[in-house]
Amino acid sequence: MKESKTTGEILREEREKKGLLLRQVAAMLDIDTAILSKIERGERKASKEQIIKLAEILELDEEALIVQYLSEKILYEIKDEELGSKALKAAEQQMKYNNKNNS
Amino acid sequence: MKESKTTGEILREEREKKGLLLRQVAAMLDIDTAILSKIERGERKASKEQIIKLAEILELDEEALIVQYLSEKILYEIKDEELGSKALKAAEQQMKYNNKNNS
DNA sequence: TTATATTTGACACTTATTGTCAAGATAAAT
DNA sequence: ATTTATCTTGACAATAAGTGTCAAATATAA
Repeated sequence: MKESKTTGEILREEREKKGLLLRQVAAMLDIDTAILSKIERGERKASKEQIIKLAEILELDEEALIVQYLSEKILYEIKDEELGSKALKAAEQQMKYNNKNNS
Repeated sequence: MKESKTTGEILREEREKKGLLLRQVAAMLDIDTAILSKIERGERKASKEQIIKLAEILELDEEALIVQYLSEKILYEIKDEELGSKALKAAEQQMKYNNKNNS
């Protein structure tokens, strides 16, 4: 079974691997400890700026983390939708089409 | 060249085909004419409830319209993102994975 | 226990969303 | 060309969602 981690889980794991405290990382992000705690547990979403800073602080691949973050954002958007899967496919098709015909 | 219409364009076309006025359709949706005008021109987004009502009023295929609407919502979310395409693919993978392992 | 770290929830502030309203622009019809 | 109906625009209001602080409660470690 392939593993699948949330952004929050990744962030927490890496922070702990580096022996950093919530307090310390939160300070670097210039936010309260409480928010980072919530981000790591998936109770709140990080902003893109925070994700970029976190990639740097935790020495994670920035592109991969952003993709993970955006993917989660997209899935959140359609989480209660029966037609979510179809909508995703339609969005991909649409995106391909737009790229082909970008003025 | 394949055609590609926005939700708004579809709604306007069908409304005009039926010879309905903005005023009339807006009344059925219980909103001001101004909002429907903006929805049709893509200046504002409709709510899901409005989309469902519009499918009924304009006798459009509800599922198709919802898929179109959600797809647009997803694309809006990543419209300024370089990694949007990768994020979409990641979201699809993630969704497949979740479906396989839904408890 | 005492100290340190994390979590929780109440609250405040800011930004987005969703709507109304009235005035302005467009188009059609005399 | 003036009237009449439709549609568009922008200013504003109300509400909802997002983003943060703070302090008290809980958990973890010494």
